[in-house]
Amino acid sequence: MAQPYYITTAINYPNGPPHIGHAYEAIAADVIARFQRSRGRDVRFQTGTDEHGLKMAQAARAKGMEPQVFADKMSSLFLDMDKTLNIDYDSFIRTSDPAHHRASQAIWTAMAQKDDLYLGRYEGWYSVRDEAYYDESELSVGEGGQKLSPQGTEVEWTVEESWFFRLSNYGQKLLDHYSANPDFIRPESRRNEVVRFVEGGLSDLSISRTSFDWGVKVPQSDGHVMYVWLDALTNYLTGLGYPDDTELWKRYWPADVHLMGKDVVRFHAVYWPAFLMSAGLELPRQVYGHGFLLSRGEKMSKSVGNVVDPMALAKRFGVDQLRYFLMREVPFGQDGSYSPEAIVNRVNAELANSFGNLAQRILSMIYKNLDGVIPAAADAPEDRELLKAVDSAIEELNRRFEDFAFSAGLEAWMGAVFACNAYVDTAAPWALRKTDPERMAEVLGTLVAAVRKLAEAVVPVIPQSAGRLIATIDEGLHGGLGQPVAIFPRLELDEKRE
RNA sequence: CGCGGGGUGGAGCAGUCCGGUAGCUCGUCAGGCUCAUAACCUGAAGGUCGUAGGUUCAAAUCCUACCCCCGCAACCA
Repeated sequence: MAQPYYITTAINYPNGPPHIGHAYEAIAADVIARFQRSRGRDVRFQTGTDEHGLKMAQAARAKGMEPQVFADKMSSLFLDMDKTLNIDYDSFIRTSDPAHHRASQAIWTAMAQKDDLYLGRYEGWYSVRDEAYYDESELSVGEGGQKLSPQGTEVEWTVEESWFFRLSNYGQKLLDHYSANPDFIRPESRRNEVVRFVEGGLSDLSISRTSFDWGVKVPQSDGHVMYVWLDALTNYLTGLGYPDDTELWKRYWPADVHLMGKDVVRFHAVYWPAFLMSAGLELPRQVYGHGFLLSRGEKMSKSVGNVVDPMALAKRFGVDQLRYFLMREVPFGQDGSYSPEAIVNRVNAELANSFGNLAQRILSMIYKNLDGVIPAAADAPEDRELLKAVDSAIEELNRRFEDFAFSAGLEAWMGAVFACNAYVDTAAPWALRKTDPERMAEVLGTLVAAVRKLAEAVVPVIPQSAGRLIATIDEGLHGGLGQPVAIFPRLELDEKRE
């Protein structure tokens, strides 16, 4: 039986519609999932929405909606995004689902039985209007000398009853785990940050709230709902049937990798493993914090007005084009920059001009000169050399993808595409057509074989386009190649829009 | 001395761990080809590798100091 592989995205907080960062993570996870499936792994891929917490309650109230109604509506936007972007997940979790409440209460109970929870007091600057606590550093001073929240509402020092988790007991255990498992946190830069943070000492974590009720009820503690992160992280278990000892659970836990933005690495690399240790559960094998996508080098924010709607991008440039751009342009793990120009340049240069055009020029010649019958690959030294170059580029791509180095993998893949185009020019099949038609057929056969390998290798990134190309070639192998259609039309940049 | 990351031809990056003629993609210029999506191929120009010192026969790569940029700094998804 195939080796299991469980990958998750962070679940998305839907207090607003999906932005490009959500799309980026979903696509990366989907590429990994598809890649691992193609390598023969038995993959389970989970994503979802994190629907509790104060901000959701506030956002719902601002719209005059019940939290659950608002959550239903917002969650559906993420489902739509996944559908549009061709995200082939196995499980979509919603934390407002009763099964998830049950799982969260189960892990809570397990932690409580370990004597890691205690009732204490949480205090801080609280705004009644905002129903939120603020850090001292966020406050400003009003005209009358009173302290004000970032929203300009009055805050007062407030003490609230809260459950705490004995995170302070887990510092050394976490550090031991990090050093015994060097790949637990990746990339390296994130790992360093987390290790320093934990070395600096951990204080106990407040894990319940009484100031609002939109969340998972704390077992046997009226008025308390769980801190949203405890509930949110538990989704990784819920999707496998926890706390029941299901087949899914036995097969897929612990997760192979939790994928997330670098901003929430701490929750996944510190709190989550501590919760799991406390509950007596196995830890995930890896947490991976990817970088942020910047809009022309600037952080995206609603106030700057440069938030990008991924659906609009997909519609404008194409789903596979967007997927390819995101995986190719930015080294995974680092921050990267997005702009319409960058997408157009990258897609035109690599998908349209280099790869798409390569397929097009070859298939056209076969259609026109060989009655649409694709010949077999040839075995002359230069043919063997080309196919060898293609094979080794694909091996490189596979190696890199195992390591989430998508950009480097695709770069190697492009190298093979260049080699194919150079081979076309050197072999000059259009000249052979007159002098040596047999050799022309051989050359084209070799090239089609090369292109098919290249297409198969990028299926995880551009599933629709590569799949269509493979289907076309396979038709041709059975003698039915029709007039070929360009697989990646050149994109135009609409000057007026930029 | 809070922590982490980064400063390499016009742009974006690799190379830095294990010192030895500075590499890739895009862009620019010139030539070639005409099968193909004005696409493809070949070649060229362009960098005192943030600054200043030091070690060394030799430093982008090691050491020291400094400057600049970005992120984080705990209960905020």
